[in-house]
Amino acid sequence: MLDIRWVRENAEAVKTAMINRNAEVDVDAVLVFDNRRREIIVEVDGLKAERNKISKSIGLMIKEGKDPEAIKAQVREMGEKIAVLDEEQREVDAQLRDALLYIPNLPANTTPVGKDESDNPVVRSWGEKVAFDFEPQMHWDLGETLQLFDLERGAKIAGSGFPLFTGRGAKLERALIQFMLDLHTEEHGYIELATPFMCNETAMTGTGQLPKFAEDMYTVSLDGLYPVPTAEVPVTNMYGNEILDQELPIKHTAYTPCFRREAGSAGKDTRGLQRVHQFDKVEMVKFTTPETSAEEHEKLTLDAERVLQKLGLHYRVIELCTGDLGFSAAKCYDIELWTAAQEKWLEVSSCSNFHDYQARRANIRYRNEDGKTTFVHTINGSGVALPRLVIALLENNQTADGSIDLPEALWPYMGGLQKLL
RNA sequence: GGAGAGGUGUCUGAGUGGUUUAAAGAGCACGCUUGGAAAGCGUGUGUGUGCUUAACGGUAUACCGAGGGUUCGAAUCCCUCCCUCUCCGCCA
Repeated sequence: MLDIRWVRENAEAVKTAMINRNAEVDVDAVLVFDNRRREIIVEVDGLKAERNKISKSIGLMIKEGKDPEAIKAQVREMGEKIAVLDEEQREVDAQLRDALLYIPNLPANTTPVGKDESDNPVVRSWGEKVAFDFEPQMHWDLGETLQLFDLERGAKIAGSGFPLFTGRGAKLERALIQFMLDLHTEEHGYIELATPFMCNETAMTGTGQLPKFAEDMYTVSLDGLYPVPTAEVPVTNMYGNEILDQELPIKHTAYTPCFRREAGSAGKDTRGLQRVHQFDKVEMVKFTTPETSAEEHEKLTLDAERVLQKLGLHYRVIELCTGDLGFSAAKCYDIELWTAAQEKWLEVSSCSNFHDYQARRANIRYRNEDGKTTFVHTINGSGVALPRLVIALLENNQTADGSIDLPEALWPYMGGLQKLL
């Protein structure tokens, strides 16, 4: 959520930012709500001040044995006026908040201006494309042949997009999760969390999934809960409505399954494990001061990259331009893995700096050096998402005989297994 | 799921309709005192919003789990909900 005072004073800058984002936002409507809200407050607070004063004098009159009935009538009238204004303020507050919740974050001034994904610059890349001296197989064929997953039976249980991993495939999932959690906790200084896999509406609103993207979420309507679309939601919101007294940055990592309806993307790149409704992911989340968030964002991105480096997978980092930036993000790097059989880049991580946008929605603050309560900056990134990581491992590490060479970093996690065959 | 007890500031904890402007204590900060420290003494010690100010601030209002209601006036009375604890039931 944007700071309404800032919007009030920088309406033109907000409008420009929204144009750069290709976002249709009625900034003027927000300003109208804001004006009306302040008008009401001036009037109603004045009335309340008067009422408080008179009410107190009624107490004194009763003590002195005087009859307060005449004054009571007068205050009652005032109370009716206050009730009307209170009600209107509630309405305007709700309208203003709702309008603000639908305004995306302002892009950081370092975020490149651009129209869509074709304007996203490549920041850097690591490793090289694998060259085969045989015809490489697609991961969906490798997976079925090696009995790592059984997508048909997964679909039988829950529907397409709900992968069923089997045998060594299931173990590979578990190994990758453990490998990543160990890396982030032991070498990158993150504190591990095991969170609820469902969140309520407040939490989903805090990080920006709601209200705008309700149709992307699964719902458990009987209980008002949402299966988490990312660990970002529980981890960020765990500090909601708090003034943090720990030293910043706070760094957390957590594994959760992620549930996404993927509404509107039916049929797009869905073969195999490329786009699924349920997937495993290890997430990193940081809470920082405004001064250090840019630096911590860069570091977090490098932490995600180390996962891929240790696994020896060729990747590139691109920076999202204003037109492609996610709703809540001010700045974002995507990390994409090269898949050697399909010969395309697959996004496995999205590392975003949200500035104080989520902190304002979720009300997460700290005391700065002057002792003033200030919104923290939140940063998060996948470190990393599993199914596409598995795709790259299968396609890139396959050999002529159809087996898969496992990277050395995974051997201990696979019980010493070095090869899937 | 049933029955009961609770939820007050950083913490402990008083407060069942009217100077409560939320007592008191602890903690914390600052000051005095001291060779230095402790003790002692003194002062201060939340959050949001509005108005005002160049700023420090000032001022009004709201906040005692959340949201409604009754009343001239609510931490206090009423309603709904949430959470915690104890016991029972069910259960991995």
